Amino acid sequence: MNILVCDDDKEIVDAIGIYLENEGYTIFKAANGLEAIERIANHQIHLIIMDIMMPKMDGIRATMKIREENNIPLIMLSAKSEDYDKILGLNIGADDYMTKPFNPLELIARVKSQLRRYTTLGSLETKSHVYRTGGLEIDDESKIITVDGEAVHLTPVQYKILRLLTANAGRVFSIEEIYEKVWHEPSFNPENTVAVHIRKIREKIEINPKEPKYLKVMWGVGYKVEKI
Amino acid sequence: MNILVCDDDKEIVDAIGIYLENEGYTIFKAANGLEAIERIANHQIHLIIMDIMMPKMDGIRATMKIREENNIPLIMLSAKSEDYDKILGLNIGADDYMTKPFNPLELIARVKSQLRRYTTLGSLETKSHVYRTGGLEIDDESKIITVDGEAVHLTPVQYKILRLLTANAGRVFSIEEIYEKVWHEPSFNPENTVAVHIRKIREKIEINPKEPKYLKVMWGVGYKVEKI
DNA sequence: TGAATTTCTTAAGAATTTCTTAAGCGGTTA
DNA sequence: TAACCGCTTAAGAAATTCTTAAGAAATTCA
Repeated sequence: MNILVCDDDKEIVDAIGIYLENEGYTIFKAANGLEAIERIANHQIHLIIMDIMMPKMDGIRATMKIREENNIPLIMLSAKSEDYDKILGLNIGADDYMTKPFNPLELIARVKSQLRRYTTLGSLETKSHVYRTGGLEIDDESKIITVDGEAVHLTPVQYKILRLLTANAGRVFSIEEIYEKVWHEPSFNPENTVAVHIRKIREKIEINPKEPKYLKVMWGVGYKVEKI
Repeated sequence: MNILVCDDDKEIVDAIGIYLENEGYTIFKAANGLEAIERIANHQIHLIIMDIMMPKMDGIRATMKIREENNIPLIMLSAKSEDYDKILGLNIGADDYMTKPFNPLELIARVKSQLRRYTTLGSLETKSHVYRTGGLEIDDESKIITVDGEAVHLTPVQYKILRLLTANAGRVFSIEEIYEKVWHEPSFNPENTVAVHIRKIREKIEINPKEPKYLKVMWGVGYKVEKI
């Protein structure tokens, strides 16, 4: 089981890491939300323990990003007790919360409790990684996209954009929003980078790109994938 | 039948070894989880008796690694009674548990009971050691790889990479993920070690390495073996 | 120990993807 | 209808990622 520990305080990260390694988990580390998201992209992470107060990208924002992109790991947020109310009542999609400083035994108990959901005889419970709308289907495990059963090859950026829109089919995303969610840069560029990618995606998934069936524009608002 | 006994206490290992050798089993020994994983890689082990408390890599972590990599031996975990609750409740994929110190007769009885699965040939309990996709077949027991019935020789690293990808055919693994799963190092190297091995594997299993049928690249994402 | 094999590093260049630019088109509004 | 703004489209430059070969380093085997 792979656990990502994310905190800007390196000592805390190391300490938690040691406790959990002793329990047999493999530990990955990150110092802020951005790094966390990067780790998730390249590693199979089963659970994240993340502080809410961090530079660059805090744990709350990171959690929302991860959830919005429909990434699957379990997320446990941690906060100093005085910041605890920040996460209470705020439904951001975390699986558990705990206050710092925490008792190592409690931490381990909670981690195990969370991971128990996943484990069925040692193997990972197979969550579905498939998003579908109409004849468009995205398999997030094999990274294969099919339109009416026919496989279509998308580049990584194209894939991420279409995945975002399809996983949230029906919802409109502004160009800036798409940029942020895909590039993980809080900045937004005024160029038409996104538009070009949209074009390319349409070229590949639409029968007639001029009259898109799936990837629609909402004039002056953004793009969406039709919920069918 | 080959049994691996894994405990950091050499006396215990030797004692168990003698009991089991008297029963006609062949004994392999290891002092910690890392050594155990190494033995499994190089020998055909049918059953492992492993302590949970060990230096370097404990039995819980070792069990999870072994299971995560789809290795097949039966695993019996042992623990001092005061550590017993560590393994209870945690469903990590072991086949049996027992507390130390154990009664030799009970140990032997349990070992026989576990191994009975293996000996009843043809029964549904015989675990498959074969991964297949299209004409590519990996027999994990004999470590023989065949392409369209023709045997192919791979080096250990090449074998492990191809086995990982084939056992999870269809799933894409990033280069970092492959590195971690094969080298068992949470580190990640920026060199193209993995890429070179991929090349060599293709050279051996593909008819035309330039247009691989099995081992495909997913640009900017990683590699996978096609599920056929 | 020496030879053979395996693994890792390096680096050049091939292939692919991504971004920028710019021109054209369509919808919207005054 | 004209002018504007936002979307579409194409083409090429820039950046990134992968492939491949060759040799050094490490390991294994006889």
